[in-house]
Amino acid sequence: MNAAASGAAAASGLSKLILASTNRQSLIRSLVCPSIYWTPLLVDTILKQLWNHGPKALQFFHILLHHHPTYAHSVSSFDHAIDIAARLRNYATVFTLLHRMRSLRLHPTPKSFAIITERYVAAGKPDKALKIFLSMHQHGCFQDLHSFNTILDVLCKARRVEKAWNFFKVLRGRFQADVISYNIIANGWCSIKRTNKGLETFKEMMEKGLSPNLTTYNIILKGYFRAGQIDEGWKFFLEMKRRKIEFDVVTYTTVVHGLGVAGEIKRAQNVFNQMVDDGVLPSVATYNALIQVLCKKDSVENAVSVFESMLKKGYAPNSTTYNVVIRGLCHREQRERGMEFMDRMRDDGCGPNVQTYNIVIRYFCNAGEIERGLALFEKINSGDCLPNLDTYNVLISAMFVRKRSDDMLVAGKLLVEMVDRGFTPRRLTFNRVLDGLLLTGNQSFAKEILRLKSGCGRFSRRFKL
DNA sequence: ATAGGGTTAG
Repeated sequence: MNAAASGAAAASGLSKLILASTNRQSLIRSLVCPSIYWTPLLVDTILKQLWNHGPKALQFFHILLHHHPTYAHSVSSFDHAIDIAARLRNYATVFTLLHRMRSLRLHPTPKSFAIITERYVAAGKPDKALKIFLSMHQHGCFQDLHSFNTILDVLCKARRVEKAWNFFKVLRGRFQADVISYNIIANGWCSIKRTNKGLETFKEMMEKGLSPNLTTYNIILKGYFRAGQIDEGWKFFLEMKRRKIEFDVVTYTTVVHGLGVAGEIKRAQNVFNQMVDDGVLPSVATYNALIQVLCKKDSVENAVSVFESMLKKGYAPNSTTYNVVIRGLCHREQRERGMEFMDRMRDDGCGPNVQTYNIVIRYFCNAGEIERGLALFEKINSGDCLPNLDTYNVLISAMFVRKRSDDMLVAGKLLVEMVDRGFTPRRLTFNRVLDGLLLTGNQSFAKEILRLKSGCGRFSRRFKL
């Protein structure tokens, strides 16, 4: 075993220990044991593995922070902990950690602020994010064009493009906005299918004397395809060629995917073949795009044969490749064959990951094979991943297919477990489970769920540490 | 972790 693999194995063992512990004092004793050689890499790996169990991840971080006699956390571990606390909307802990960093003379980085602002935007508080950005310097971190671009991108990725655009207009002079700033805004408009606003941004950037680069063109190209403007996209692609703009693998992948999604499989395949002739090699992402569109608009058999041919050419599929194929198979009622690909994934050393499980669980449950879905759910923990919010939502919904009393109890148990792990179920989910339990005569469990629901309200602080 | 290309189903 190489160093990285043995490191990951050590991390998995420790993650399982942390997950299994029920007693804080004995966990402290285990973790400060002198035979464990703590390194920032080991801590970061464990924090990532515990990502979908936020409270446990933070408990682990705090134990090392407060109880280990010699080990000192790195900046990157602090960033992970801040990310997890912010995702739990435990902002008090976020600021405690920021202050702790400063008192340890570890300066919060622009990345720390990228994380915090991203979480605020995700929680529906974009103005709070902007305020934090504007006060970064008070936390010992300077604002520059870099961090300005980051906050613009955070807003755009969360579809708050209008807000990003307004903020941009006010401050673009002060930060001397560059091509990247304009690309971020143009991509933001395109991502919400407002291609015209993307084009306006593109023109405005040129009026300001900035030259578009290949990324700019790829953004506009993708914008056309994403908005279903296939003809315009194709024309733009030809116009790029006419102007002797050198395509890269992203350009071709965009067109293969765009044409394929529109059902133009033949043309997509032609572009795929053309790129090699043009001296641009497809990447794994290009293959993923082609395989996906073949699954959706052609036949899963053709998709599988492209998958096998990429292996023959020496490409190493990633978990996305496998997930695309597995989804395609499940979609055509070939779930068992999908499971075989899941085994291949395991042998290949790339997963299955939580997304893979979510795909197969969803398809088994939708086909009425609830027990199979539950069995797969139990298997997640045997690997290195933990169920995420989607997993719980899929499974809880599946419990309502048969309306059995036992299923309602399972739904309730899943709901309790997800809250325990730091996820916030939607109100609708709570109400469905409550109704289900009441209708099947599980009054006392329903009462428990009701208490849980009121504890998940907007102003409660469940994870105060 | 300053920008662009592959993963969902509704």
